[in-house]
Amino acid sequence: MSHEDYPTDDPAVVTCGLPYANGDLHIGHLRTYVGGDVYARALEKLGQQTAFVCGSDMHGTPIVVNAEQEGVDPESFALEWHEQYEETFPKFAVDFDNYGHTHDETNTELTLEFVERMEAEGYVYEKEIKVAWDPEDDQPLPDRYVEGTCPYCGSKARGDECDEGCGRHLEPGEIEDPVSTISGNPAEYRERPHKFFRVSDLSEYLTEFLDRLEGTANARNQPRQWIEEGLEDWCITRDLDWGIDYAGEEDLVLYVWVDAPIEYVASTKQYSERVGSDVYDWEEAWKGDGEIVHVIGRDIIQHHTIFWPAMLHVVGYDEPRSVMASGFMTLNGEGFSTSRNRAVWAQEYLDEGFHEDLLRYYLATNGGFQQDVDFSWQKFADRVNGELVGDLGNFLYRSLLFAHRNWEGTPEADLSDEVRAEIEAAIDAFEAAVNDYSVRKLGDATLDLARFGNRYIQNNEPWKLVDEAPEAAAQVIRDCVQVAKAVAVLFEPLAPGKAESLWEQLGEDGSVHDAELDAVLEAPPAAFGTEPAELFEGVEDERVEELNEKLEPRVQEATGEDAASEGAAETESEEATAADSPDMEPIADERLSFEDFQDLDLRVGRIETVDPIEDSDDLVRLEIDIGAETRQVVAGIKQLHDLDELPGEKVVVVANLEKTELFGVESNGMLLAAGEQADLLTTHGDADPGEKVR
RNA sequence: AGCGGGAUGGGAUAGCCAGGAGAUUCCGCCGGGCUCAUAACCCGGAGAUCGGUGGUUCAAAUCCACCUCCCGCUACCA
Repeated sequence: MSHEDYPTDDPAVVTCGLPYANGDLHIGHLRTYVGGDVYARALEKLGQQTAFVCGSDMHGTPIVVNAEQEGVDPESFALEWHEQYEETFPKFAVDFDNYGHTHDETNTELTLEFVERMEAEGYVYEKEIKVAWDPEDDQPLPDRYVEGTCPYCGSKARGDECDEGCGRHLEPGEIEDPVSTISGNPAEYRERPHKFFRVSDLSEYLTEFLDRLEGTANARNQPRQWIEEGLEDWCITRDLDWGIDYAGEEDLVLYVWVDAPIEYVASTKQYSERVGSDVYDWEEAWKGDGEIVHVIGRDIIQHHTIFWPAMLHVVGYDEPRSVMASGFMTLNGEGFSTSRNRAVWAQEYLDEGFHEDLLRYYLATNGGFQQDVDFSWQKFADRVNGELVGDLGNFLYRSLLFAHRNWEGTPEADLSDEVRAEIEAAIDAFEAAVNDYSVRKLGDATLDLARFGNRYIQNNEPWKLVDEAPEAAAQVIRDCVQVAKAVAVLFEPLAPGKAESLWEQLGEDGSVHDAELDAVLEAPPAAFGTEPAELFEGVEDERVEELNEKLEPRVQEATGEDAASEGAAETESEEATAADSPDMEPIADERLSFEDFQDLDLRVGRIETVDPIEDSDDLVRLEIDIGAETRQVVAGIKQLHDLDELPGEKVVVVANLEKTELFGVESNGMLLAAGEQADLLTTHGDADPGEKVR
């Protein structure tokens, strides 16, 4: 790896995070793949030798569980999704040089080599750990399907990750009070021997690595905190049948996050073997001085900036030069949800008949790569109509049509200096974008050039010149054709299909995919290939309405469902999900006897004084007059109310609650309040302090 | 409280890492032009205390400190 500007003399590898083979792809997923594809194509435009590789992630517990539910074996289950992905990506012009999967021979072999090497270097050791066990089936319970209490923050958590609490990764056996989410039975702990990767030894290396790492800022910053907190050794085996067997250990398979990133290498190797190492040498890329660029979603930053470089380092491979971590996508402002069908599916987009390049453009340029990006059909239409149709398409069409009508192709003239300079500036912007890891700027470079084109043709008015001064008109249009050619090459990474059409219109030989930046300023052919035609079609308002009408019911339904089951894991039953809803708690089924209710001594009180408790964010100490006496009560309302306005306010107090101490302050009673905003319960009329509430 | 991401004309965004011209672009608005072009294009205009307060500097949207608010996960919500 180097830190020289691209292009370098070394082979580059661009990878995309492996799609997990257990569900349909939606356009949110596509953001990463389009981003990677655009970037890889852009590198090639610079003349950088590049392999763009990926593969399906086939292993792991969710696949086992889902396969079981469908009554098929995990392999065929995962393979089915794998094949679907393999077919889907090309439909969006995401054109991997190799697309493998983690269960294939290449990956299996390489993974075993990696682990062997890690063992040989002394970075793997065995340790007995507690594993959750389903006593009924006498089977180990996968971490993902164990629920319990996080040992760090005490909140409810999943076995492999404190998903609702502190977000920490949990090692097997760490979780407290484990319960199987599959059977609902309490799980036992059993001692099992497992393999650990001594990541804790590598914090110094990883810190330095992060200092060197290029790409998006979130990928550099997020893992720092982790290292500072102290890295734990990483359990790299699981009690499972499905996966890559751990050599010499019958019961163990490797944890998916070991073999998954190795697929990047395996896939590169497959590519290399297919085209020949004289064309692309995977060993030079991975063990020599390759430029490794990982394009991922921001949810898997840790794996790519801690575990993966740690593995690479230990086995003596190159470290990644860059990690580009994309933000998520939202749909009309809310998150995508696969399980609730709140999504625009990849296939659905295609079924609507839109060209893949329109979505590619939207995904790649609608905001910074690490920024979350919202999708709506309206925004989609706006950008297509305004930028692709109005600026880019319109410029190309008006220029080429004019050329075609008057000169039947490119008029004879030399490229003017003004336009040459403008095109050169666009090339510079393109190169800068690549070195900035910004696919957005890549799009801007082309659009800016097209906008220049529109200005240029407008200001020079060749339609007026063509009769009076045909030479001058020829000059203008000759320049415009060159700009069109530049657009074809520069826009190819974002819109490969449209760029190719344009290339054909211009009468160029070969494919625009093979054209590099140095072709941009070469003279275009005198004769056009095909008659100029509009490159982009607008999206009508009615069409947007129609699309929204299809989408909205689903979004609404999903949002409604969410309100009733937010925070619930996808696999949980309806019953379980309803129970812990924060938005709309279900009414309790269990009935209270009147006697029990009578036990509650509720009184009207009047707030006398309010003092914030120092060092506490929420707690305040209140003096409340409840008729017979004045009580000191502690309540968590500091941020929710204007404390100065509270004295004099009437409230309802639970008078016979046991005393407790909060933040060192005694609380003798409880203030009743509604909801998250602690809306204080008060009286409608003029009840006096001390009146009993019943 | 913690972590991450944000706060830039009516809306949406860029610029911030590597501090310096009139703060970018798109949509919308107002006025004009053009008629080669897909009611597209071009020109002009209104509209921003660049979240706040301090600091560093000749110079701050940009760097530093503190703070406020918003989003996501979560807390001391008796």
